[in-house]
Amino acid sequence: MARHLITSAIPYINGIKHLGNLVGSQLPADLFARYLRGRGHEVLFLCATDEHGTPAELAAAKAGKPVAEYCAEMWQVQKDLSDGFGLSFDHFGRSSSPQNHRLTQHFADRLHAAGLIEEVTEKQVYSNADGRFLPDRYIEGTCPNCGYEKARGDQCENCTMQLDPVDLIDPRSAISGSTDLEVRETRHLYLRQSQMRGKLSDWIGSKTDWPVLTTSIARKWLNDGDGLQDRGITRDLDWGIPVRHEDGSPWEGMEGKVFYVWFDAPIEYIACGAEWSEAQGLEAAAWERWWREDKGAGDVTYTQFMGKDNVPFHALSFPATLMGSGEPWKLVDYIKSFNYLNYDGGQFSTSQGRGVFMDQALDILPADYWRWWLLSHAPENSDAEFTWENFQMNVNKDLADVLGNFVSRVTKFCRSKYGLTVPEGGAPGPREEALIGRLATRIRGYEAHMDAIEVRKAAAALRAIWVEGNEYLQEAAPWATFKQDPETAAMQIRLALNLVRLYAVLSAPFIPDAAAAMLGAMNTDDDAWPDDVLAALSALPPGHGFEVPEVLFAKITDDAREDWQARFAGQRGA
RNA sequence: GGGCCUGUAGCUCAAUUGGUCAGAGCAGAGCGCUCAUAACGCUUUGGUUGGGGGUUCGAGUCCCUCCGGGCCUACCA
Repeated sequence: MARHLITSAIPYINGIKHLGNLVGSQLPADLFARYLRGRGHEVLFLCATDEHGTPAELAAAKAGKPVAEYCAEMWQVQKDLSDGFGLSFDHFGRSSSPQNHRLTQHFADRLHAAGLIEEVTEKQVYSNADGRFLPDRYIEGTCPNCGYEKARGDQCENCTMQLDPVDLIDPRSAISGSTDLEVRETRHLYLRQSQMRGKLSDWIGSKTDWPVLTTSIARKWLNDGDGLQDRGITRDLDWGIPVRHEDGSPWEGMEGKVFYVWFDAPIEYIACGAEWSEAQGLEAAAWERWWREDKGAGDVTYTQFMGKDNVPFHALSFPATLMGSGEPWKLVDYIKSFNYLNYDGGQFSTSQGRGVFMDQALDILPADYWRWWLLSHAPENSDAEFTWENFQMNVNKDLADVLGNFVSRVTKFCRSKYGLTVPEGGAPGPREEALIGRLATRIRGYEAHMDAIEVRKAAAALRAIWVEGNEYLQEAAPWATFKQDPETAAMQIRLALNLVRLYAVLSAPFIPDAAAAMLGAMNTDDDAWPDDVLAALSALPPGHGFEVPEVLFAKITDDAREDWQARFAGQRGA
């Protein structure tokens, strides 16, 4: 039994996430967590909402609510959707939690003491009408290069030229449209990441088993141009973690400022552990044994899941924070990063409301349908594509025909010939031995893919295990056997009923609700992992009662598919 | 502009890291079965591996080049 700490990239508080966000971090993280728990390991699986930053303030303003209230409401919305998708977080926290305030201020103090924080005076654009400093991309104007009128302050999306806000002709606030802008001086804290370049480079260099996507992005940041750059970790905003010392005393010159969201967001992974232990009524030692090498985390394996856009912060900035503190914090052991899922020929887009969002997905189909399709098409090696036709065909074939129908034919056949108990009699022969041998090989292969977090390969391996059941039934043909030799047919169907339980256990990480329904129908709570396949296939003894379950997976009809296709083609309704 | 990823059968993806006739699933075709959600099983048709050149006994895999797709490029998160 090993100990596994798992975190999923924390979703931004602003709005409901789409299926691309889901499959890029939370869903595969949940798959891994459920699998490891199923194998009997000790798992702490954490996620939270990322609540600070300019977009949260603007969204709250748009909703006409105080930002704290807005975030609290949106946290509940996201929590409910997480539950709806069966995401099995041990705790779903908030980056605005008191625990994160304390820890973020703690890390800033430690980094300061280590000489890794410096004060920098810089010039930023201030909007008098909006009453706030504007991040570069919240400033719009005419591109000096190509004349495009809606160029952003960081880059012109028409000619792709890198810009500085002061380059723009007729600059205006992207929030209010106001042209009453001025350049003001402001002081900020910078994390001297450049000082840690060698240490980070050695550390990344030691991670030879990480996905190319992860290490190549990290190396690029380490080595490009002048190398890793220092990074501002504070902002002039109202909503966030105040720049103060851990003991509450003011940080001279930083009054009224907050920490930058990308400084405090990863620290929430740790704070979320603290939230978890408090929620459980446990002492601090409970979370520290996951996060502190000197307090029991020495044997913890820590795996992070995220989309590729998050890699620099997890592979460099956060480790710089942890290492720079001089304290023995647990560093990530494996970063699993994902590419993007596209929607029907283009990108999912939160701002344009394009694609299927988590709430809509659950409105039209059970979570397991989405979980299965998304995981079996996870964008591991390159961007993947969602189309309704592909979704319909795959789900119908894999879930309804291969798995669902197997459960249905086995349970109904048994009910009609032997009644609703596992039949007795008969003895396994060479055919059953061969089946068990094949299953054992396939199950070990499935485990290998899951251990390596090869999500798509694991899904294919699982499906092949399901297919074995149908092949066996076809060959054994208990409906024919029954006429000459009802004892042997009883053995065959007893085996098949045990396969239903076995499939429930193996499939639970992918399709937890259906797995639970299968175990329920088999009238058992024995969900032990089949380390010994032979033994696992006699878990349900003769005489054990069972039920014929409701249809596990109703098929998606052409009409429904066409309806959804049309409904989600345009913009998301207000 | 720079960096990285990617292009394999109609579709979604493999290919033990340079080693037998490039493999699966779906879709298509044929046959079988009838327990089952018109489901299942078996057989089978599809590929000059984006184009061109090179290295090698041997290239989907390595190098060059051209074409296409995508991501990142540090003050969105």
